[in-house]
Amino acid sequence: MTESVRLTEREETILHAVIHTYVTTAEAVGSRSIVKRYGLGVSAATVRNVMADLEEQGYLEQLHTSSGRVPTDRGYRYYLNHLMPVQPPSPEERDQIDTELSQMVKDAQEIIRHTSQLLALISHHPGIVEAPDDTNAVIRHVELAPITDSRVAMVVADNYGGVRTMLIALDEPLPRDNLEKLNQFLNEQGEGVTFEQMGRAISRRLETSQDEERRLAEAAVRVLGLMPPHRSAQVFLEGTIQLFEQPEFHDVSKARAIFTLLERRDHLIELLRARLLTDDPPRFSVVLGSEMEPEGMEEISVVASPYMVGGQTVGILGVVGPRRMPYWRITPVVGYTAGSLSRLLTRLAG
Amino acid sequence: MTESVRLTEREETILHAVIHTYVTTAEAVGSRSIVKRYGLGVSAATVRNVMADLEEQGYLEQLHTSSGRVPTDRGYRYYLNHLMPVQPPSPEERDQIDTELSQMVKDAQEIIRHTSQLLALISHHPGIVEAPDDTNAVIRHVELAPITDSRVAMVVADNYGGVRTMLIALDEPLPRDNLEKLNQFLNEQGEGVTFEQMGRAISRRLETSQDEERRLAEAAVRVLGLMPPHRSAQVFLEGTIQLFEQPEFHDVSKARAIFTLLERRDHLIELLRARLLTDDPPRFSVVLGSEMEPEGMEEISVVASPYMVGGQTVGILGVVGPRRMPYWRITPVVGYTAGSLSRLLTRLAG
DNA sequence: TTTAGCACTCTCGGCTGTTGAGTGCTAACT
DNA sequence: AGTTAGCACTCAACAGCCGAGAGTGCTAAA
Repeated sequence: MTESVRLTEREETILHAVIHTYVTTAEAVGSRSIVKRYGLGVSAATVRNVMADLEEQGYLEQLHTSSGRVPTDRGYRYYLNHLMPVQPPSPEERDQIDTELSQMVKDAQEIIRHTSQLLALISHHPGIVEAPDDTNAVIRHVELAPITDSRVAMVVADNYGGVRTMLIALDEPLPRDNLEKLNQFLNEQGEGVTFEQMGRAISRRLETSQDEERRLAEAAVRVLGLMPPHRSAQVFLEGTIQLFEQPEFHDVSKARAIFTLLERRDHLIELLRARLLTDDPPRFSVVLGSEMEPEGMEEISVVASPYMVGGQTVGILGVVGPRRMPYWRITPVVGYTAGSLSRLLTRLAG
Repeated sequence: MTESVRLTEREETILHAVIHTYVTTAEAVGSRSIVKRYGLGVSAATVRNVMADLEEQGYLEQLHTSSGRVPTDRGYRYYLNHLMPVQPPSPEERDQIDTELSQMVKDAQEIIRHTSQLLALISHHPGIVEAPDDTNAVIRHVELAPITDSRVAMVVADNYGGVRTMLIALDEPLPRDNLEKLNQFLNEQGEGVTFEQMGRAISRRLETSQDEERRLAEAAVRVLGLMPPHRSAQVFLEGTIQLFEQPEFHDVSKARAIFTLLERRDHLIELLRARLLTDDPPRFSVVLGSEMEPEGMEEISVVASPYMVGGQTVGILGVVGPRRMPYWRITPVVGYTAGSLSRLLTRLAG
């Protein structure tokens, strides 16, 4: 996508300086302020010339004649690819991540939710975490538990350490030993296959079984179909208030636009999947809004990383914010959190 | 709280008119606009006199000398108590509620979540729903289901139609028949008591049992203690974007304040509980922000109603918005939704 | 190639005058 | 008595104007 042309050393230094000050101050940066702040051995006029060059090449832009420069997406992209220092999170951040994660309740769903809060807390931007993707989750165990005479709970455990339960309503009571039989059958079919495969297996069985047992199996298929739940319920997005801190969203119409965008969090995750998971292996990445398919997200950008259970990629997590984000700080945090979450979930799944 | 003094008929008419136009236009209303819109057989000057009276009595206020009047909280309160027409939701709204509710998945948790979305959809304001309160939920059935050798899922069904599952990790495998035994024991203890009572029952048993079985029971207590989960996870608040539509929140600092407020949704529900559930029977109510304990919510108000399962109040649902809300439209919707949800959950709980 | 100097541009904040909606008061009217 | 028309007055909102400040591009000298 972006050509791999390298800029001259001076151009790089100045691009870096512009991005750094713009990200920290949120104001268009002028030549004078750069020489003041970074005092590279040249004058403001020289810096001006270089900046003009960078603008010509599309790395910077001016909001109006005679005001400071602001990085373009291309500028950010260059920074991300070539200029950003590669570093671990600060000890304090690492500490915070470790302690928060270690004291989490032992339930996959809750861990996911808290991780998004954790990301928000540390990055000061909204955190987003997608729960493990069910479509290729493998069923570890199925259990039908009688609740009342006319209700049975179906408990399904998957290989990600997640457990889901749904109620099945029966038209009439089912004898206990019939239930046992079906239970056994389900586990024969169910272990080690995906939800979908299991649904098909039960359907086949339906053709030969009869009566009450049949009705239960029918219900089981129906429930199984429902289970890999609506993705929107499975994406946790916390800390959206943090966006109000950013001056770019002090304009209400902008704020509103971004909140609308974030409300479709399943959609956002879908876009990230397209970016992250098509590579092999899936990898860490920063996605600028303008690089995403549908228009309208120019203002935002996402630092995202896949996370894994037992060596297999199962979901995505990240931090959402304005384009003007301190990537050098957020990037390490997201990477480290992804690693820690992967370890935690793997341990949990046993 | 509010004295039951009745205003004169003309005062009531004019108060009603002011509130109605203010709610619809969001702008301070003047005497002329009222006579134009409602043409009661008097002149603007007369209306002015009455409005001055109403202001003196605290039902209206002026933002600055010589601009239209705006209702005060006292004015709204009077309107709610005496002036608001009592009416059912419109047929379209009723229809929408019925169809949306009827096609919901048969899972208590999901129903609750969708109900908050439904409220937001119909009222055009954020909808809030508190999941059934677990503290006095009664356990219907407990089932320990083996997942792997070292993991057991504990499934608990309550009398509200809710089913919760949590994983228990074992230090070492537990023989299947031991599990059966414990299962049976749990159900003897567990049926018809609250979570807390059950926890105590198991603890007692612990003293006499030994070895593996003991460890499992210990774990069960631990899990049971965790189960009535963090309230914040149990309050669903959807459609917050809708607030951006309201002109009062076009000011970023106001918008931010209210979003911060809503982020603590567990807290908000707690305040509503204090208002709604102390009455006996708990009843439908509109709560103005200024009537709530801690300062800071003057800008908002909530139309809320308890809902029930099997005749017992189990939770609260409602609509959150600016003080300037079309109560005459929202109130019936909330009431009707509460009724429908109650019926649905009762049916589900069987 | 770099730098100093300078004229120029554009935003932003403050100030001013105007407009319009709406009020309160008074005097006449029913 | 209560109601209404008339009128002077108030105040927010808006537009226009000005000056300050930050920053630029260009040119000519180092």
